[in-house]
Amino acid sequence: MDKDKLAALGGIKLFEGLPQAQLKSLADIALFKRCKAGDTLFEAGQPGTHFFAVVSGKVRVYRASLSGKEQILSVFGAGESFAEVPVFEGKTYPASAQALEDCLLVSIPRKGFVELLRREPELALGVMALLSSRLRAFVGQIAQLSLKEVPERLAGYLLLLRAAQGRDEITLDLPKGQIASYLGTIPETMSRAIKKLSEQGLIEVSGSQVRVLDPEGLSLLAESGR
Amino acid sequence: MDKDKLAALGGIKLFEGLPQAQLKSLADIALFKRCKAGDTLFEAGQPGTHFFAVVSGKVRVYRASLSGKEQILSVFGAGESFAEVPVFEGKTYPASAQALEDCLLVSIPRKGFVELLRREPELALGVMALLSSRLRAFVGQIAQLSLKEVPERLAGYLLLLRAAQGRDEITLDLPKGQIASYLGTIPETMSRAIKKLSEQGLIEVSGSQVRVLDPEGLSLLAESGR
DNA sequence: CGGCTGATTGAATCAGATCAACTGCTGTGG
DNA sequence: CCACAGCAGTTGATCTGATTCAATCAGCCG
Repeated sequence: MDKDKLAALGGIKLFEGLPQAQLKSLADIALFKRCKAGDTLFEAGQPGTHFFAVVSGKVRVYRASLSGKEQILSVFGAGESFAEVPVFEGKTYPASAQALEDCLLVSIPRKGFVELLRREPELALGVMALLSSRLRAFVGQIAQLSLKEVPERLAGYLLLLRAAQGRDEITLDLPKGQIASYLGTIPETMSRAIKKLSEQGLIEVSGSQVRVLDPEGLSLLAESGR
Repeated sequence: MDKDKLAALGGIKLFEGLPQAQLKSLADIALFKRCKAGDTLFEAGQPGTHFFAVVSGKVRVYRASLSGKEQILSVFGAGESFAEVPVFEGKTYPASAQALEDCLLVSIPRKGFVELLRREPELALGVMALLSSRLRAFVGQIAQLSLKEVPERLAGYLLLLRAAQGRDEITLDLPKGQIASYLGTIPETMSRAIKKLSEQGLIEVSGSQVRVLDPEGLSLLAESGR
């Protein structure tokens, strides 16, 4: 059982390069958490006592409005960790988290982790780098939301996927409705944006398969700040 | 001169509680930077070699679109530090920064600071807390932008100011046009939003003086997710 | 074969951006 | 001391991208 935890923790990017001894001490305080697609892990405003790492499956972090609209902040897959913020502030979760698929997670309590950080400056630097990259991502997301229209945001998203998957034949990593929520819009508008890009000959879509026909054009569109 | 730097660094929140010796070693590598209102400190995309702390004056951090619209991400005043992100990633500044008033800043080079962090776990924890609180703020900003309309965002902003200033008679900390840019809109729309809140009897505005007449109502509006 | 969920399409509506004009204030120069 | 340039802010008229509401369609699982 502890062997499993050790293996699971070793697969988390944040803990790469951590000496075996420290990994063990993490394994002592970490807990496995299994959940099914659709399960809510925590909600915005709840006191944040643990942070999480994804061993397998996919989790979305989002904020919801009273009227039901949701804005996805990020989606995390195997090897990634999330909900670090309350660890360092000892306050509430700033957003909600829900499993998109059946997941195996490890949860790590705030307190023990902070102690480990005190002893391991390299891990601390890793955490700072992680938080920084997340800040950078949010800056980009804020700029997209306020400076660009939906087709432009979609173009940017597709280019990101293309870069991640390394070819022009992309598989959408999320259902379209979820992508809409990530782009700050709704499925109907997203659908029309796809149509628009298709009509302009920039992409070709069939189901969750997208072929990028004109990367240049896409990126031109994505940059175009209104 | 080094006395000055020491005093300046001592006034930065992030460095509170840092032992005198470490503060000295910071002072050795820190540089004063003076700038006039309107000066650009750095632009999004430039390689980020230093981060900054505000001794006096005010700085805005923002992203601009090609067409000229700007989205303010944050405004920093005396005692606050900014542009930490590239320190831990060694990449570019994710946004631009410009002095809103005449400023005295200290700039601290990436390299020396990282070394100090290795030796000072408490400082490292302080940095992580700072980055976390900034993440929390961005999460809120993203949610506001995508989930709420302009009058609601304005209501939220005013409540924030009210809390910060501790009374119902608020002084706007920025020119209205800048507030518009922070709220992700333009001066015209901002002006109409003010009018709307006034007509609803929630606030009373004259110049940069705002009186909050109905905090309850304001907060009801601010929460209302569309 | 239903029945569900996700996706698409169409029509109507709306919030916010845009464009243009005007106000009022401040500071500068004749 | 007054005139006027210049900028921030306001107001009105119009336009447009996005949401809303409603209906339909496609795929998938029981």
